[in-house]
Amino acid sequence: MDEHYSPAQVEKDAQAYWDTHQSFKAVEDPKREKFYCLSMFPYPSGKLHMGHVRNYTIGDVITRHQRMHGKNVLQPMGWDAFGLPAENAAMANGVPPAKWTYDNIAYMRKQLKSLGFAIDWGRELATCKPEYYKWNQWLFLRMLEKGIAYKKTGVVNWDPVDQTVLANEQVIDGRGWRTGAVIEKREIPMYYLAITQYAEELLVDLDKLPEWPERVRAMQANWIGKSTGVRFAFPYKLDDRDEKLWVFTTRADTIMGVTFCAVAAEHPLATHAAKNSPKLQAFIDECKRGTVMEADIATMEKKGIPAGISVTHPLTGEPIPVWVGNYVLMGYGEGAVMAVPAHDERDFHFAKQYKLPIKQVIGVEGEKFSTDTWQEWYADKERGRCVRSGKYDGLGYGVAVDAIAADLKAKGLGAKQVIWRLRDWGVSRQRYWGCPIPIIHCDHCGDVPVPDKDLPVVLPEDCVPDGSGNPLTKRPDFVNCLCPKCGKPARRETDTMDTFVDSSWYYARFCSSDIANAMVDERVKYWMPVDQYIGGIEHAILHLLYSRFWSKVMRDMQLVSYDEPFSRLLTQGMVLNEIFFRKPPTGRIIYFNPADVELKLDDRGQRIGAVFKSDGQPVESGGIGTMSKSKNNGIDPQALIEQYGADTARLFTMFAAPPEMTLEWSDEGVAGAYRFLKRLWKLVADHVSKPFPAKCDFTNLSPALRDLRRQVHQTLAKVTDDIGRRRTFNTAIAAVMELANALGKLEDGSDAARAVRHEALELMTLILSPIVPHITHALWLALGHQGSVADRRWPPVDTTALKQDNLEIVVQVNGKLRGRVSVPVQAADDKVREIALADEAVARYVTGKDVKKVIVVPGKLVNIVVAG
RNA sequence: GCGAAUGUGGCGAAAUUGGUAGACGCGCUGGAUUUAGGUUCCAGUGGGGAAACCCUUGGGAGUUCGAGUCUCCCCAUUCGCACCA
Repeated sequence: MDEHYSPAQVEKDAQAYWDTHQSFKAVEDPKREKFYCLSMFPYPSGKLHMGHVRNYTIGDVITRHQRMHGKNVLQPMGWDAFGLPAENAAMANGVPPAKWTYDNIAYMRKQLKSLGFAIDWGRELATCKPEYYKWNQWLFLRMLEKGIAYKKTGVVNWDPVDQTVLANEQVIDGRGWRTGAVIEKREIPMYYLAITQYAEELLVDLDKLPEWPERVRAMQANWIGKSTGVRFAFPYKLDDRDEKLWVFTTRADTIMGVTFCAVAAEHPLATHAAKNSPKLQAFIDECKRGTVMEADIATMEKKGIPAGISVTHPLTGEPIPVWVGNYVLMGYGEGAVMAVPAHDERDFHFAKQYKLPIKQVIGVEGEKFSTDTWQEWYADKERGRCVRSGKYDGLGYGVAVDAIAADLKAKGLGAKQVIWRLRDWGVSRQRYWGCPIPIIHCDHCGDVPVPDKDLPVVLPEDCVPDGSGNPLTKRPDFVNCLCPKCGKPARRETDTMDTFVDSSWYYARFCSSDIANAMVDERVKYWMPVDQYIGGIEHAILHLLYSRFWSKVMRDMQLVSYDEPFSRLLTQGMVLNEIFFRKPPTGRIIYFNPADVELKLDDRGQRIGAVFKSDGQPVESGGIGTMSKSKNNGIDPQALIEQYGADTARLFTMFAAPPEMTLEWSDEGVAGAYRFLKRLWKLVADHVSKPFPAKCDFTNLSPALRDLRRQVHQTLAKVTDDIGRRRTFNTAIAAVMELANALGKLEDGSDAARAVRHEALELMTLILSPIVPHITHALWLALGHQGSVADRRWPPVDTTALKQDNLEIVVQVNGKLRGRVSVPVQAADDKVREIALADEAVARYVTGKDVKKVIVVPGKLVNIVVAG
């Protein structure tokens, strides 16, 4: 065995072995228990980033660990290959998105292979291939037939200069990212998927996912947002016709406190009122130009203007003025709200700003209402009781809502209703690099679905977007077609599907990615659902919710039989790195890559400054942030693999933080991981440089060797639990490092010691193999074995090795640590108490004092409570 | 703004069920060996104190024999908010 660890050679050898033996090819076998381990597939953006390395290493550790437990494991890989960045690259470089995407896939596939992941590459797929997206189109048509897919207008960002629709991401401070033109909102026809039809099931079935992180389930539940309230109307007259202004509220108990109503700029009432008011029209136009993003709406200044119209309060009959407000959205609820300034914080501030009346109708015992400042209790549902509300006085929230809803119902002006925060999923994108929506527009027949036999509608791969609209519209060979119904010339739909469609069912396709005549086949029954899904926390809501929805639609079409696609979910944290910059007096901030920055430390290791290596001049620190191009703080995994090898990259990312937490990059930490692998290599090399020890009777070891052997099996037990149950890879690695330190200190050269060391090294090699598969592949061979460590079974704990005669017990006096005593394992509590009280160090704190109580925690500690 | 999370030495972190705070790693200090240097090995390393001992888990209160862990209030940071993926 070579004395020096050479990762490049070691990794090449291990990968060659796995390749020639097809070690990770997954074959359905009903006799074996399956385990489907899936990491979220990457967008082929160019090269791997650290987030990918982290994601796929976590998946690979779980995959290899499950394999060693005898499971039939499937770990596939594919490409989420449609999307906006390919079009941006096309604009920048003049390369068609297809070529850019395929080149990136080729490069990134090579990178993934160099990291040694136990992937079944035979099932690889890319969502931009017609054989994949054909089934997006096919299922979309089935949804259309069932009324799950439908057409209505939706609002988009319109760049008036480029004459194109922009993604939210391409709108910066209300302006187009390329043109700088002020963005307008524009309403266009779009296709929607009725995810709200599944809202109840998507909410209730969260209970079927106990192995999902609590926080993700909470976020999904909030997103779906079930609320029960009252939908009711304010009647009014319009040109002598009787009309109704409908609103929805969860606080019907405050209805007697309504002092005005507010409607969205797009509301018909606003449109009507603006006919005679240029000022109102101007305000409406301003609102219509504004943002469509919820976060902006929530934080922007609330503005309003009176519509000059009044409606009638449905219970009191009083006239209620109507305002047009920029914070009311047409897309939510009814596009109109009742305003109760006394009991809604937003209404309160709006009323103060525009000097509108504030009328208290809820009171809390002992609290005094004042219109000067908002107080939390004004909106308190639990403690509040109706006041100044006539017949409702004294009623609490639930009772009041029921009584008021009943009265509104009697007048035919409203009823209780459940509403959802969840909105239907708009899937139309006015973009080229996506899956074409299979619809043909005919002047005679309207919107005609493409017949199944004509699927897929193939996207031409040679377009080069230039930023002005969708290039598909300029492709007569794509657009011009014949109507499938009447045969007359017609136009093909040029919108493509949201890329979330592609990622909503790829996990099912991996089970049978080779078939051409169906979306999925019977193999999904064997592999699905995914046993372990791993991906970024940033996908906690949208991707996971859409995938759950899509699964339920496929189930209702009898394509699959599972209710939920992902049994267990691990959401990995982001990879962060420090941000360095200089801010010139004029011009833009310049960011420096941390690899090019040198830190200045004082002699205690405390940071005193940082300089750019090339010029030695200081740079400022902008704190820690997610690795991103814009902040130039990314680390290229490729450079890391070339310098230290894949195992070091894998070891560091698993060791630096638990998987669900953010991970801060550290070059020194990487070097530390490499050091450990070198030490491990040397431990084995030194050991195998002498003849292997003969079989040894472990029941008759010296106390020191017994202790060491106990530590070996304690470590095995801990690592088994940390990887298999807790998924805390960092503590598993720390435990093995501790063991390696103990082993390094063992200088005993006896036969027994060499036998203990041999067992320890074998076990360490086995249990580290999921994390660092290449080096352990080589060490396993060096330790005298054949074949691959990856194919070995996980070792069992020798429980006899764990036995000990005495335990160390901590002794506290009044909760403070005062001593340690050794007690026999089987000692009763009384005996432990006696030994503790007799201890010299403890006696100093107890003698002459009144012992009030002694608490004995078996196997752990004794706490002596004394007076004074 | 709403929703979700996080906060522990100089740094990344550990403490799994309310029971020894700081495992493991990095950095730093001193020493040894080797080298042109990176390397490797040994010892030390939360703060204060001569010591006994005291203090210490973002801040403040509380429950408990005992709180990093539970409860309440406050502060800071990060993620998501529907056309980035």
